[in-house]
Amino acid sequence: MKKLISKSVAEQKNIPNILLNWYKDNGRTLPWRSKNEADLVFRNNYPYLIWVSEIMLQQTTVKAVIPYFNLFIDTWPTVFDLANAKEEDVYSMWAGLGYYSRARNLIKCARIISQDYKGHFPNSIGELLKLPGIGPYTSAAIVAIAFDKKATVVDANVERVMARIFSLRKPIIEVKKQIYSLSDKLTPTERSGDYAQAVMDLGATICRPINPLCYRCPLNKVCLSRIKNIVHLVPKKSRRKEKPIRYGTIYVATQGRYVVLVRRPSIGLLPNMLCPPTFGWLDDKALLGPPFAASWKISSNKIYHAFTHFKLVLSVYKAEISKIPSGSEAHLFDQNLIDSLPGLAKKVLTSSIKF
DNA sequence: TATTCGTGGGC
DNA sequence: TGCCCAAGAAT
Repeated sequence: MKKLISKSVAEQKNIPNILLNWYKDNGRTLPWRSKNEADLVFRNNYPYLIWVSEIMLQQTTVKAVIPYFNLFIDTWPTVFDLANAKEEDVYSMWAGLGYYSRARNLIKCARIISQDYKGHFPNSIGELLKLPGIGPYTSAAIVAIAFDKKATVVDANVERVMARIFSLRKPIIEVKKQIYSLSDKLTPTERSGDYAQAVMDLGATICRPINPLCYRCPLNKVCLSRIKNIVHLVPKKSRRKEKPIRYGTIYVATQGRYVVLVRRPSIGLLPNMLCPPTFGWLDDKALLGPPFAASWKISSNKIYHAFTHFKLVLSVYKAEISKIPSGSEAHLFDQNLIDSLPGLAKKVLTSSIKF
């Protein structure tokens, strides 16, 4: 077995080239990759496009991101446009993508870049890490992809691919440093951005978490997990904690085609997002019951919603009101509004309001 | 270091 | 159907 590993280690030098060649023919066509080197205006704006795409892609699937990215860039083509955007418009645009603090940090960061950096993103990891919403992965991705400088980009795809190539049979959490080191050694000095995207594309399309397509993998002669036939065991999955169930109440007040919504606090769950008033499932201690007096009637249908770390069961109270209470905002309930709501609010309203 | 942050697709 | 997972960061 030692001989087998040694042979593969010797061949590792070819891994970057194998991946770059594979990427040339098999990389995905994505909106933020339609790079036109000859277009100076585009190239100047390229870090902005990469930054927006990378923030959107955090913990989110490429398929979900694409329509958001296209609409976002159409609306705010440069970092200056975003810096001058109305915050509520950005939150509406982000609705449905999840992890809404990303939208808040995106605005913050755009304003810093616009004002302190004259619209130019820094090209070093150290400077990028100072910016809100940009951490170890995203800083490296921007340096490598947007500026074509050497940076070691490690995301969940890279971790899985490395763990499999080198047959690391422990939970990822226990081998993170080792994976970073291996990945750093494999990352080429030239084209490290293409290399990073090659690994991520491989992870997303071939070296998938479940049912990997090893027979199509360009590394299947080198991959130690494949050679040992233990790909399905790598990386080792750690047991997930059971999700607790939380119970709460949500209040849907309508006046004709209008519905009462509140904008949630800027910290906590669904920050800055529009939602019907809720009670009892978070730190909504300011609201100890119905948001205002009305002839509330409980709905026979409960709303079930699974967040990342808990399950939510909501009782829905409905009321038709004759006058919008002071301090409340009424919104025309149309498709435009539905599109600007987080998934939970969308689920509650579309199931409880029928026209 | 461990938790808190969404959502939709796929099996 | 319920559970797993996705180009992680902030606290």
